[in-house]
Amino acid sequence: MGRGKIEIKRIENSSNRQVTYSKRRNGIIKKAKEITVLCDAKVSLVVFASSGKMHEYCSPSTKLVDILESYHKQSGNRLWDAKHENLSNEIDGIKKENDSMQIELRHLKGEDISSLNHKELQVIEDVLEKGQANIRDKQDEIVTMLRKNDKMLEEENKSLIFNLQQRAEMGMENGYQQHITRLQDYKPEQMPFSFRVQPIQPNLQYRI
Amino acid sequence: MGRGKIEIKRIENSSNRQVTYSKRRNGIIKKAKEITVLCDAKVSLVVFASSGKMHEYCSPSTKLVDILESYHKQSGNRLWDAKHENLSNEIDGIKKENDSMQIELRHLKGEDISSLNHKELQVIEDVLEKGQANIRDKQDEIVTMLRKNDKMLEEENKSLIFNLQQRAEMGMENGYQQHITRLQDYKPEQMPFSFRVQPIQPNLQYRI
DNA sequence: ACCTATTTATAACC
DNA sequence: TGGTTATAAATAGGT
Repeated sequence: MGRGKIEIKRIENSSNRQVTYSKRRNGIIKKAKEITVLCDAKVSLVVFASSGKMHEYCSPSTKLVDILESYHKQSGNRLWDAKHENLSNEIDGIKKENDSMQIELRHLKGEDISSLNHKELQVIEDVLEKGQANIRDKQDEIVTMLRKNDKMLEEENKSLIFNLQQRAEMGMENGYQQHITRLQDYKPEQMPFSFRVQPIQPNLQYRI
Repeated sequence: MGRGKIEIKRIENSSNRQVTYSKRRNGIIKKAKEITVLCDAKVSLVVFASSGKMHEYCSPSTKLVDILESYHKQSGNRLWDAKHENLSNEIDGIKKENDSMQIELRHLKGEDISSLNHKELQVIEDVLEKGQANIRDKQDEIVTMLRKNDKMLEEENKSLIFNLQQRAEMGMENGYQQHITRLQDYKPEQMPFSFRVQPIQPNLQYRI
């Protein structure tokens, strides 16, 4: 019904599809309302666009739950039980997974191993060995990083001190009064502002 | 739409109402099918006549339960009773537990550790160390047990041999023909039945 | 159930 | 989205 007849098959043009969807959706909802009033029927209508957006109509003075409840009673399909069963199964599955992980964890921690035989113990030992190796590597990496940072900071320090010494000497030459002989003795907060130097950002991507 | 226009209000004539109901119900279901195909939407439609009779339509390859599930998610309405909510909560809880165990397992195996700091790594290392110690103890225990069993078996062997030698000698004294000089040379299956001795049961509670 | 005059829904266009 | 219009589709009332 419209300017032209259309085949009932998926509308390929996405924007046309969207337009048709919203018009027809309104149409269906209108019809649902009408049948409710004309024939005092109860209607529950839930529509999802392909986008996932949802619209619903439910006959007035009725709750969807009630309609579904009636549906449940009449259809003989045990909606709720089925759903219930699904959830129970899911729980069982996860619990199983959980248990096996728990056992594995215990074994790795050396607990509950009295029933294991030599071969099984060997497997666990290998895993532990490998884990330990990995951890050690990571630790080494961190230490290396720390040493590197340390070195950089030290060198930066040296250059800062040198820089400050020079400024101090220049200050003296220009007749500034000299209150402190060795600039190294300042704590950073006490350092006169004009002497502060923006430090090089050390590589601190690793949290220590 | 028809020979005459009608007001949208309850049709008082009961048989008219019944006729209109069934015509319009079909109409709506047809429209539901069409929108499903044209716009690939998902539709769930449940209609009850005032008589209580029910009809439904649900888009193909979709189960009403799934639609209701989505409805539940989007509407926030509490379609599901307390039981389901409990189950859902339980699932969430177990899943959480699951995830944390999975993480711990990975860490123990030295996986996904790049974001860990020194202290965290240290903790893992300690756990691995302890696990390894436990496993080693167990292995030692097994070896000790094996040695013990070994010893017992050896001694049992000796006593069996001694026993057999004596019997053999007694046999010869009693005029038996002597076919085999050294009884040790028999394999157990070949051993003449009268010479077999029930062995002492060694302590074999440990599977090897 | 079927028929058909009429109303309604809506496809194509802005 | 929202409005218009020519046309397809739905259906009221009759059989």
